Amino acid sequence: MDINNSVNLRTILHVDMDMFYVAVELRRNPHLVGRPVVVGGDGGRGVVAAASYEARRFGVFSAMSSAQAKRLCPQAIFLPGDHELYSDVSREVFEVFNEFTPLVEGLSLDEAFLDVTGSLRLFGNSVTIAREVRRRVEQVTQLKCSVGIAPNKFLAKLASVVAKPQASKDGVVKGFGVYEVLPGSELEFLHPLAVGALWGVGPVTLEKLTGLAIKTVGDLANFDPKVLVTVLGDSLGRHLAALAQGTDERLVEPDRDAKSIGHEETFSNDITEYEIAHDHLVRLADAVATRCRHSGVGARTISLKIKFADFQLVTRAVSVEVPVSTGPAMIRLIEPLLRKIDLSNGVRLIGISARNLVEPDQQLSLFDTASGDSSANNLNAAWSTTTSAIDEIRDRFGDSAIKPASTLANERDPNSSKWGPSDPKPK
DNA sequence: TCTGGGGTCCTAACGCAA
DNA sequence: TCTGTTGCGTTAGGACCC
Repeated sequence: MDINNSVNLRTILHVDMDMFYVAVELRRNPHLVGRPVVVGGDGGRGVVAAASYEARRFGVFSAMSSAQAKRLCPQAIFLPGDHELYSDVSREVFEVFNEFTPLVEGLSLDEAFLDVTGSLRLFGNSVTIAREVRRRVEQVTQLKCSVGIAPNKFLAKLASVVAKPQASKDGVVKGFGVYEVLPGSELEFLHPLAVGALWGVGPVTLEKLTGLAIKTVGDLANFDPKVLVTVLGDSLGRHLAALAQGTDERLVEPDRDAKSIGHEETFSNDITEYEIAHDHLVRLADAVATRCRHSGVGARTISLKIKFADFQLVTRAVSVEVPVSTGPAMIRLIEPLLRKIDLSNGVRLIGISARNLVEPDQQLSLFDTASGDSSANNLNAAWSTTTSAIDEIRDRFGDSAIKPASTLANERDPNSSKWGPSDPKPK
């Protein structure tokens, strides 16, 4: 194991940008500083992506419907959001993080864990490093961030919440900027907190815990873990029981590969016609396919998501052996599934996502086997073909390549299975 | 005018073959 | 030939996060 990333005696920073999207907007519109600003869709079905502390004073917060935000704070200035710009600024911020340690795990555009255990000798103690991270981020981007320090990830994340500025009715209370949970004081910090503050406790789990009279993390820590497992399931039950004891051995994992790439869209008016749904799906599939090719991956599973007017959600998925990375190929796979769904009651949202992503060299070998040409150009040509990639796959590999994976999964390789098809079955 | 869009992870149910 | 068991991969759905 990497000595810098061992679970013992670690120093983990959780760095969180302060109202990131809004802060980026204020940087290019300085005249809005000090005013209630909301980033998010202000159409009929939009929601708040981020709100300035001035807007939060009126009770506006992320994920609230824009309509409600407008009712609470009619004077708020709504901005549509500019994801490309936020991504660019995020890259600058992460470059600063990398000045301090290579062990940087991004959680989103605006927050990351940094394992600085191995950097202490070089840069000084944890608080010195945290202050320096804040100074450098502000120097490079003119944006502020808050830093939590702790011996593990989840405590560091909770600590960064304490470090952040807070909006109250009377105004914005300046945060500490840096807050450290010292080794040995974990439980003193943790146990008074509301159990809902724990990472992984959402509305559903919170209600279950409330039903067990568990209100604080301390209550949770004193509760029988066996009962927790019964009520919450094995994985979540054990996980929360460990967190309540201040234990979190998850490592900071840099360069985690994306597990899926998807796009979805909520329509301003519900759709009832198949043809219109199909057209939207083609557009979304094209966007997903483009991103797959940019990332150099193909998808072995394509999934379809439909949210109906009454908010009922269904998902359908299909898997194939040969990964696909063109829009037409994805559409050919997903179209039969869409056709089986009754759209007559109105569709509010359509989404498509590419999963089971396969690395380029694995794809190359698949194409290589068929064409005898292993050059990357040949692979790219196969990808960018404007004709249906499914047809191409069928031509090259035969019908078996586009059989549903549930069938393929059971067609075991006779050489790798214990009993090959020609061998006698076990008694 | 209630409820976005990008994800990750987990679990139960199921089909199939050995 | 039939049945039960086991293991594996897929599918569908749910909870959660920012």
